[in-house]
Amino acid sequence: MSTGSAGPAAAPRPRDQADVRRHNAAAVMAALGAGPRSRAEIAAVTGLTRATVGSIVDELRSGGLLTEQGARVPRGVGRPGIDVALDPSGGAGVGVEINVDGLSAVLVDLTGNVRHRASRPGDQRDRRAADVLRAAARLVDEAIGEAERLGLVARGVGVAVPGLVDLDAQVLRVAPNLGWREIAVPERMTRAGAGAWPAVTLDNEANLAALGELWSGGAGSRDSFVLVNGDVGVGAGVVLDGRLHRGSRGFSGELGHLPVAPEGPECRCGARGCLEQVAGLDWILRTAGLEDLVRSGVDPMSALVAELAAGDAGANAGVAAAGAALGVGISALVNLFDVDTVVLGGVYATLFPWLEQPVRAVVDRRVLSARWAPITVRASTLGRDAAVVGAARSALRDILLDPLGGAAA
Amino acid sequence: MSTGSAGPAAAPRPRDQADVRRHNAAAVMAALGAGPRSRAEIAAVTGLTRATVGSIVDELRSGGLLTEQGARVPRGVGRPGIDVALDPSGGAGVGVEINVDGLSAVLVDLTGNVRHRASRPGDQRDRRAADVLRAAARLVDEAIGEAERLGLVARGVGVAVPGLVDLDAQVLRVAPNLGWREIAVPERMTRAGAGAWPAVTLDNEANLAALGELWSGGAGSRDSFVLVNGDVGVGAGVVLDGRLHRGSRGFSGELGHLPVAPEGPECRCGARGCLEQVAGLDWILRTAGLEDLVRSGVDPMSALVAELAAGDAGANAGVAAAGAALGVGISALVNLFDVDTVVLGGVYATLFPWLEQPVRAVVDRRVLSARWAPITVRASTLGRDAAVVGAARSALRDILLDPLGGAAA
DNA sequence: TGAGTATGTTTGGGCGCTGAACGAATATAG
DNA sequence: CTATATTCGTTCAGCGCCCAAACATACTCA
Repeated sequence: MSTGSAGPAAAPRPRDQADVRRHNAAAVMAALGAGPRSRAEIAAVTGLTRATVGSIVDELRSGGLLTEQGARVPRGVGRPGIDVALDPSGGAGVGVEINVDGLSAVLVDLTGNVRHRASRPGDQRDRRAADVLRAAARLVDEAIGEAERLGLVARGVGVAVPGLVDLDAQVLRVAPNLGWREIAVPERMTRAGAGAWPAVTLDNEANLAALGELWSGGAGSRDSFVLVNGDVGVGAGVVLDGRLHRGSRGFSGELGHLPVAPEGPECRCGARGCLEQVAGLDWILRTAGLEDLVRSGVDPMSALVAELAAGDAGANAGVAAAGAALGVGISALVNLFDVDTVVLGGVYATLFPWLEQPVRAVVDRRVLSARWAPITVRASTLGRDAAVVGAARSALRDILLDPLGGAAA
Repeated sequence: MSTGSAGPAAAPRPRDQADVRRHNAAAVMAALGAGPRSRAEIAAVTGLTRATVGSIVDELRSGGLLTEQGARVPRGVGRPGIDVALDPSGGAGVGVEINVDGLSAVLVDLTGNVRHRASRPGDQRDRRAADVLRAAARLVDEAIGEAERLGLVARGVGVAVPGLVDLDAQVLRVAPNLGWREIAVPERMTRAGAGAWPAVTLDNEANLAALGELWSGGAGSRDSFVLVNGDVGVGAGVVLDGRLHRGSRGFSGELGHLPVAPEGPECRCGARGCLEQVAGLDWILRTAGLEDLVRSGVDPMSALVAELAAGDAGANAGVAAAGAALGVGISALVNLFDVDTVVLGGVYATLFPWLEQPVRAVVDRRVLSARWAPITVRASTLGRDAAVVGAARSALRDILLDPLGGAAA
């Protein structure tokens, strides 16, 4: 087997009182994710007693993760509660996305607000990896500087890449659309950075986009959905029961090479009619006659949207065809994973108004269970930012999941 | 949303010391699943201290779930340990499978041994549901009687059905191949049963087969695999990280209606070229010229295997074609779920020698990641029994996961 | 026979949750 | 304006659980 982890018999850690505390502290943090609440309300939501909540809140407050807000306006009989909220200055996460069509970075605080944003558009395919990593490192340096200016401490850096990531080794194994292979992105970026950085973690962009969507969707932790991230490549991040499913080797959600057009063009991967070939950004732009824009540094999406809005026939037909192909892929996803929601992200979020109809038509036809239970297809609320924001928040996840350990460190 | 469960805000239960105990007791049971061990060995495997293990073992022993075996032959210097093992008489589970081609039942004890087995072959499609349920109930009565004779207490009954199950309501929503709709199987079987039955739980056969495979595969709890269950219909049970994935509405693994042959025959579901139509048992038997056997009560599988072994051209070609179609479906599964193992169950287990080559050929071609990491395709170790045994063991799962609660009740 | 080693049990200590009681702050009734 | 009801946050004893260490037990080896 290739479990890859340590331990002679994969011993599942035993559990003791400290785990109880950890779990309940995380539950308190989660309860505050939706907004400020009084201790009594937290107790009601989590099922803990007020005594326990009080004790946990004290501890988290002294750790700087929570703040007490002024007494709230009374809402009825009885002593009014004092709202407790996530402390915006309790820590921040930096997210960077390295993508084919540009770099971007954000700074997100504990409450989930984006406090800083920067990007460097432009095709990265013709640049050397070292140059790209240096540019990305500069964006991180900027973000960390901005954090200090805002009185925040950057607790971690998350990096999103369009490729296959070895999470244990923290190495980008292969990113076909960038033409990269075997690059230790976190290590090299840290070396290229100016100051002292917190821990840098690497992950796949579709996975991070799904996490970003999960956390800002506001939806509960029992959610199941698939985020289909469109760019030059097409990937899917799969969230089942509120947990990201990564697959046994990190290949999960490999949607881009699902065969959807038996007679379609040949793909880099050797097969024929891969989804990526007939629904990827390159194909869409080519159909719309905009392929030359990419290398010129202009953001081609604005041009495409302009053409679509203007009713350009070629562009509209191209996007509709891409939507139909995408629908086939989504149908397979839904049939196998049985999620009731599919979220379109990346460029698909931008193109959603033009994609929705063709996708829905195919899905309604091909998804068996659609007759009993409707399938929701919607655009990502974060739009093209899903992956960067997800990367930044994933850096904060450790704090939210283990607030005590995080505060102590 | 359709979370369906109770609670105002989907409150995740808080955790207290009792949960710690529960968790650790379950860890002890799990450590003994692989065979008898001394307390010190259990401590080493679980990471608990010897003191804690001693206390938990005492409690479970007085609950009748564990037994002390005679002092083991010393294996070196030092005081020899005393082996502790799951108590075979600590409880048993009854499994029943209601399928298109017959009924079967097993009795399984805590250690996983099948202690009793019975079946009623014959096509169930032309019988009334009430008659079928009565016959199934008789099999359960028999198994419970047999349990008493063996000194076992039947702790639960699991029922496997080839259809869509509403787990909360415990109702079979639809079983196309049986022609059943909206049947409260557990309730009706319990009424039809002779004596007092323990709790009856209903689940989909592919899911239960996957669970059966998981538990008897001996593999650890971090396993990910898909069990593709072949019968008249084709279903898949998906196990990710050792947990069965059911999907948000129980439709997960709906593989039978994946389009694999665009020009194929029309399916009951309305689409064209569904996998089930070109790889299901009916199609295989028809191609082999054995379709008449089904209604005659003879087990057609033996006849088919005989023809295959004899080198019958039609039979061999039919199975090879089914294997190719199956390979397409499996490829989609692997690409999306990223499991490294696919297990063939049901009739596919029986036909595995003839299916292996055609399936593997297609999978190697269509699964992207196969180049980096090999995909294992193997036959179920339980063969056609996977679902029944899984059903029986699922009835014991509550005990294994919550041994203290189970013992107290 | 005595030293050495590993197993199983006992004991004291610490930690975290619970439940009940208590003071604090507000609304409502008279 | 005062008294009562209600809700919030805190305090405190009690209990259960795990851990670490010491102790008793059983076997090997010299």
